[in-house]
Amino acid sequence: MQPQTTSRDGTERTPAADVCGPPWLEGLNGPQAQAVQYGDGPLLVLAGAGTGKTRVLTARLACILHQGRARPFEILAVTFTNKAAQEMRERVAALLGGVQTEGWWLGTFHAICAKMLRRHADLVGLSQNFTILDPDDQIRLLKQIMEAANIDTKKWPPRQMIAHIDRWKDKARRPQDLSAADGGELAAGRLVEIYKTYQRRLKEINACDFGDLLLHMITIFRAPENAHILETYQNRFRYILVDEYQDTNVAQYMWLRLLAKKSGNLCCVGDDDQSIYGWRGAEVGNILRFEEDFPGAKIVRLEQNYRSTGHILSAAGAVIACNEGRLGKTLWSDDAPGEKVRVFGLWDGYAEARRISEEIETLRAGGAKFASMAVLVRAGFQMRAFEERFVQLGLPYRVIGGPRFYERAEIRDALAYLRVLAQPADDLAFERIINLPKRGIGDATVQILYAHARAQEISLYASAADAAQSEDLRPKVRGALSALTGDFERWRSLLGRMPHTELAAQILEESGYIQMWKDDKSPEAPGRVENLRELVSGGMAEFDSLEEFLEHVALVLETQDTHGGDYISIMTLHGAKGLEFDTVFLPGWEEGLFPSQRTMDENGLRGLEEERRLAYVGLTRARKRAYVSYALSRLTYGNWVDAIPSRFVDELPAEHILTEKDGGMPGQSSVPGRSDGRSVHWDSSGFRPKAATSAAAAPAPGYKAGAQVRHAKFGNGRVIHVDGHKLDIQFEDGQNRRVMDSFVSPAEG
DNA sequence: GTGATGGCGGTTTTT
DNA sequence: CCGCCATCAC
Repeated sequence: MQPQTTSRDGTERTPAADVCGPPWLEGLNGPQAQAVQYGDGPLLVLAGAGTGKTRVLTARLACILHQGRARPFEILAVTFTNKAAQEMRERVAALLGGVQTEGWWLGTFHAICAKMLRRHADLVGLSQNFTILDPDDQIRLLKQIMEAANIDTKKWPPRQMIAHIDRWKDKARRPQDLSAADGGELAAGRLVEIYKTYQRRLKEINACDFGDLLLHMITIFRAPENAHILETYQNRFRYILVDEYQDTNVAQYMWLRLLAKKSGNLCCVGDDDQSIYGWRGAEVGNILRFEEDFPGAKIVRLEQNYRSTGHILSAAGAVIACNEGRLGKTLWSDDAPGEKVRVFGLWDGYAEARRISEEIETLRAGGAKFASMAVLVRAGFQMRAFEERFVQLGLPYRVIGGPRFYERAEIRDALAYLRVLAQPADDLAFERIINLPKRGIGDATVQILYAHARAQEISLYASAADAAQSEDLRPKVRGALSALTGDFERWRSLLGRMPHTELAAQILEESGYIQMWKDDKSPEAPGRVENLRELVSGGMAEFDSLEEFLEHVALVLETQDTHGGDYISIMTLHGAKGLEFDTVFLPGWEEGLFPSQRTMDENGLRGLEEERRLAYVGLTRARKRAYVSYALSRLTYGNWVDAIPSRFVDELPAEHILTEKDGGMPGQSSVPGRSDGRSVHWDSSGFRPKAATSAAAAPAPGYKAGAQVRHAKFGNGRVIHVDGHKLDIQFEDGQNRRVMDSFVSPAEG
């Protein structure tokens, strides 16, 4: 690495301020510089929203390297998201003049544990090529186990049962660490037993789930006979840096503690006020207890906010101040007070979407970019109203965190083929594709194969290979199994002898899988074929081997590049953490929706406080403008439900907000009665007759399924379904969208 | 072994 | 109200 002596703008640095070298201290405030330069020993950086936390973390990493206190591979830097890891990589590389960061121990908890576990898999009964199961596989596996154990999966949904098991894993509790009573009534009082079987099955299929990545490493580190392994890592990692420490669960905490025990050089950055993943096992207690856990720990508070204007910051600060049990930070800013937070109540959810759309159009007319605006909702179902409205108005938007590429059925199917190829014991993958495309191997046959597999203690794949040789099955089925296993043997023999992308293409072709979609007449089929092509030519091509690719897919599900293009972002509050926008819209601040009733029911005050932190996260995403809104009536599961404004609205101090005057509510003083318990769906858009008429005035052209149409924004497409004036259209970009018929015109096919 | 209808449930989900 | 899965009829 090349120590730089001039900053990016070329100004010379004075040697006095130059303990680390200029680029790292450049522009840091006092506490930031203190955290960056702090020497050895435990360090907790309490970094409020927008106080430059990532900056400090990367600068500290660069500083340690530059001062020669550690070499790159002697530093462990952990994040929660791949995105954060990537960002850290890029920023450190930039600070150090473009060093290569490949091979550094910089990544997510899970990625780093996976890397470690591949080396020591045998110690927990796995082979080095183990599969990492995604949540969907987890549920399917658990369901199989529950069914085999005769537990009613209607009464005890596997999805919920796996959530309980995951929570145990988050706490580093293995089946042997639990007693039967710990499962309570769950799964007919047999959840611990089910958990035990689940873990056994995972080993049999040479797989682990996300929780296991950490749990297995803790198990390995803790076993006395592996002391030398733990020691190797303890010696190696002279410095440990952790991002978003408030989100660590118990298992992650233990893992860090084990690794940091020798050096004591653990630097954690986090914000207790932004802990919003408690429901997923995150323990705010970890950050609250840091000083006790690591005696002599230095605490640095970052309280100067560089993101939001004064009113926004004060409003957010007032809301979060309502929480108890905080470490306590008071954010301040040099910035101007700026605009007050705007608060408005609307008649219903549609009026809210209309109102926000208007505001967006106004801002846009004033020169603001769509990409500088975001709508942050509590729950996914709130998104639809905005999407519909944006489509009507032709406002470009992007839903962040929607169904992901690797979660699509066709991609998962294709991956299942590749998984069986790489790891024949992967029963889940093999079961997924054994009759895909249809080969006449139905459920009954699969059950027979499973029975044989259990009896012989072999994999489902091996069982199928056996059955192909035996006389037990009908010739037709036997032939199908023989062909399939034969194909796999042939493909496996090609593994490593040709580029993995070519082999994948060949498998999709020869298995008949891609043909299945080509023959499929459904409107989404062409898009699926396209996705499969994209998988092979785009996704896989970036990796050197099939194994590397599969590892990436398992650990890095994100695909959307959220950058580029001028789009309004629609996302959940959870998804917005770590992001910032000039303008943030926060709709749906109603009791029961936000704070969520269920959270409050299940977790009481603790739940409420987490919801409040979510409100804080939402507000602090805004640089210049924040809009909070609520509706008095909301269409929920098909009927209108009255709502009252969220208590969080009341917690916004009057001096920092501007309450809407015209309100968008007709007859502010006289709220129409609703004797039948249902509210009349008023068209409350009186303040904007343009919006109200644009859809209604257009004559209904009466499109039929199959019609070729043109949309001003999305281009040409084909109608796949008609529902009154609503059309489901598949556009040429492969996306399906629901639009109003008045927004398309006929096009020639 | 494969295609159609009903019932149920329906927050957030970094990996 | 919408989508998923489970069960039923071929």
